[in-house]
Amino acid sequence: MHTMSLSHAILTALLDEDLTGYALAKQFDVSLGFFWQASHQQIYRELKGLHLAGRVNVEEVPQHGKPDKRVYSLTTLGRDMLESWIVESTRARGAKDELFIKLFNVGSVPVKQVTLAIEQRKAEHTRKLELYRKIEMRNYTSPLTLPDRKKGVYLSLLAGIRQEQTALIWCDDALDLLTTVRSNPKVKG
Amino acid sequence: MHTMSLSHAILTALLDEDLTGYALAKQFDVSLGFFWQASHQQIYRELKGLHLAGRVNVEEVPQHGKPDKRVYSLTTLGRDMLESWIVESTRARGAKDELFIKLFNVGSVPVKQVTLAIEQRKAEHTRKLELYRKIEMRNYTSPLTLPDRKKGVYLSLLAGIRQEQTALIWCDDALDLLTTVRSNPKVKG
DNA sequence: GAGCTATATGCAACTAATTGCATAAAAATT
DNA sequence: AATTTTTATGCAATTAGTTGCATATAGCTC
Repeated sequence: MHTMSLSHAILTALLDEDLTGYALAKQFDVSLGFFWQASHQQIYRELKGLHLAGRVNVEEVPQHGKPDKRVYSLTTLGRDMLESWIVESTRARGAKDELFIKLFNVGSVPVKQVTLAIEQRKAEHTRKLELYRKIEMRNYTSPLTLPDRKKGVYLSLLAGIRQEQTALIWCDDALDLLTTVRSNPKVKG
Repeated sequence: MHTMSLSHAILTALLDEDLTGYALAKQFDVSLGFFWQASHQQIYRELKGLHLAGRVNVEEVPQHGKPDKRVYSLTTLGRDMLESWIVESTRARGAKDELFIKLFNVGSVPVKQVTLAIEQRKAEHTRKLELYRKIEMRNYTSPLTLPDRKKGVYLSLLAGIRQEQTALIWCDDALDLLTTVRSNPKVKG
């Protein structure tokens, strides 16, 4: 049961176009990366492994001075690997979120520090929501008429939007309730 | 900027009661674990480290036959470490979710496999939501009258409930839209 | 012309997390 | 009486992910 979701994420990104490691890293920053992040180091290492395993082809493109570009593309094997992975059950490795650890500390540390963390988080959610909305406006105004190839991407975006909205509402409710907490904790004697 | 959220999660769990590694692992399964998972291996290793760093005390409790119980408790240093960590900004390491990678494959693999994955996910969300609801009913029916020490825990639970609800609705919407996808992908020539 | 940004790749060292195994014995079940 | 579950800890090996650095050049700004 090898997991290695990063490799699958990479193969997925290669479905539509052949890419270099660098371009993949960029790609991760904007679309797939909303749901799966990876550093360029990880990507380069993974690509090397995928190549060794015959899941991707490499085309070395010499450049005038810059280091050679290595353009990766899916092999049939890689495609098959991806498809068979899709069938495997998806273990949702529940979100790990530090904010909740902090929340468990309410009553033992000054509330202010926790409310600050929530406010920060709120700003992040706002920023993300705006970004997602922008993408939606630009490319996904009419979901039903999208080409099949784009419908999944749209649904991911939709999930992102809904998540951010929910999170934003929660932030406000949390800030509300936290106003009822006595700010100075009694320290356990 | 050391991150090591696991150690903070452990310290947090020790705020209320002294625990053994085993008991901590259990704890993680039911409350904090909704938002931060850790295997017993991680916990034992982390505890060792925390002890070495003077963040926790150990009391070795010999038992009649069983391996000695090691009961951990917070030191003042550990408490301080926790408090100062609360102030640090929380980097939300965006959820990594394999399901979305799968969604990006719609149009290239048979949809059925993706809808199956979503249905599985839906079942999980339903199960979790029920669990959270049960906990809410049992302990958190009246948030405003909770002791301060419990309000943060309640808010975490609330976040969990909202997240699951949102996810469930999304699952249905996703399944809806995916019915409009031609089931057999045209393979890229 | 000095410094910054973007392209493009990668090593080395480290921390974090998972997996499989092993020990040990009480309590509960069959 | 034999088996399973629960309590309780831990080593060793592997995989995953991060951080810091290094190389190499073109184009841009100050």
